[in-house]
Amino acid sequence: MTSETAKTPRGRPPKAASKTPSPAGIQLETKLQPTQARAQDTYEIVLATAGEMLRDMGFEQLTTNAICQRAGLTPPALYRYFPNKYAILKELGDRLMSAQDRIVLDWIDGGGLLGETVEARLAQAIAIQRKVIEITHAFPGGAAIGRALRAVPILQRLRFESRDMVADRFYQAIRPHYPNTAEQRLRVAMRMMVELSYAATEMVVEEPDRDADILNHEVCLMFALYLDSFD
Amino acid sequence: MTSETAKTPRGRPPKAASKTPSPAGIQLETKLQPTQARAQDTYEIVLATAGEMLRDMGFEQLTTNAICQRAGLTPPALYRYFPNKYAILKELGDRLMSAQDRIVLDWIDGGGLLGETVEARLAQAIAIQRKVIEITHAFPGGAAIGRALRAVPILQRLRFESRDMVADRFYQAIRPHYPNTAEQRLRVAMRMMVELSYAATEMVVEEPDRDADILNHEVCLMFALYLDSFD
DNA sequence: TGTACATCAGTGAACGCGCGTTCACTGATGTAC
DNA sequence: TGTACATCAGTGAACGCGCGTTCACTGATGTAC
Repeated sequence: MTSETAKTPRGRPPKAASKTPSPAGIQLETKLQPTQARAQDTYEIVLATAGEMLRDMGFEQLTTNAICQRAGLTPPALYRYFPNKYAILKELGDRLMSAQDRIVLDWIDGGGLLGETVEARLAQAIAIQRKVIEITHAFPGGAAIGRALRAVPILQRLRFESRDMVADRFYQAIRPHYPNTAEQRLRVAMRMMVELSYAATEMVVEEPDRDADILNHEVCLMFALYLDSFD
Repeated sequence: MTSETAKTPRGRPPKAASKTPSPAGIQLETKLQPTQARAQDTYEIVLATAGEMLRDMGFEQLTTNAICQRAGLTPPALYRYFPNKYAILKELGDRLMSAQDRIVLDWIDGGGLLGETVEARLAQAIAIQRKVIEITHAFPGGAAIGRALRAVPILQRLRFESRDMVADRFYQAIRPHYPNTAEQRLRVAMRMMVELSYAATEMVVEEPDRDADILNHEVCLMFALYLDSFD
């Protein structure tokens, strides 16, 4: 009469997306996706709480028990959805990066990269940087998520994939306008700009407000001037 | 007949530099400095092993027991010199950053920043970036140290202090050459350049060799062009 | 140069704590009729 | 619209492991005479 069928591993509901585990053997995928509203809330509270704690004390000090305590949950509630804290960070990272990527890709599609003059490119760059910064600021965990992704080897790939995807789109958009620049150089340049704009965003998010605008302006100016060096 | 005097805390030799503990109450200073050659070796082996492990598995997975095992020591030997793993990372960070700072400051003093043309500044920038990259590459832990310092809140200050000190020296050196640029803008610009050159270094260190030189060239070109925007 | 003693350096073994995780269960929600 | 049942969601309590850390000790090195 038990619902357990022969080979199903105990306590591992078959609904979960069971991707191949990471090299280190750590499961990064979430388990159940919540269906009821109450469960959806729990899922979101875990993520939001983990994000805040990440900002306050870093990934290394973040524990599942502590998340539960602060979120007002018991551990089994968390483990219903996340197999471990790496999966939580992965979900936070996926969400933050895809939110950022989305507006950046829209910006590219809207011709953001293709200003004719330095001034035009500067204005465009400042606009998109502001949006990215705003998103990062509002996101629970903010810049701490990026730092954690960098520092945890099994999660580094995530950041690289997002970065390289965006860099490739930069390349595709800009390629026709600089027909005399070698592909390799142009590709490396785009990758570098994307990576450094992440670094700049993290820097701005933690900067005193007084300097944030100047900082943003200077970074964008630097990029705008740099693009002039291609032909 | 015991050597213990009234108020000395047990097992805490008075030789240690007993700075004020960090906000979180975690002691970051090393305890004893080794005097004998054998002890010096132990001290260095702990650091080198911790650096390698940091690169392989990140700070979060780094444990004192694991360091000892890999280094062929027992825990009390490690605890003789380091109160905890944060102190180990701090020492690694201090060493790496001061090695980098030293050559950068020498470069500034030698006029590295003050090339008259873009070409001259580019050549100078490439030269110093190459040296910094080489140092980082050769250092046990390499770029992983920087990432760990970023991700561990109680150690962030270290990085900022080093960065801001270098940025200030940049500012002092460059100030007379751009008399019409506002102080705040110039200071923010220098801080930004230093921070982004760290990010670039970390990127290059992990880049396939094929692209490393191009990447380095592009970053330096970008900085060189950017300096032209000041007057 | 040799011996005695003080100090430095490292070991073997264990500790308590809290971390990740799970078990057997209760309560809440959805659904068939 | 109400009841019975299935499923979803979360709890209370505990587990084993390994982490950071320490104790009492042995062995190595340095030094005074």
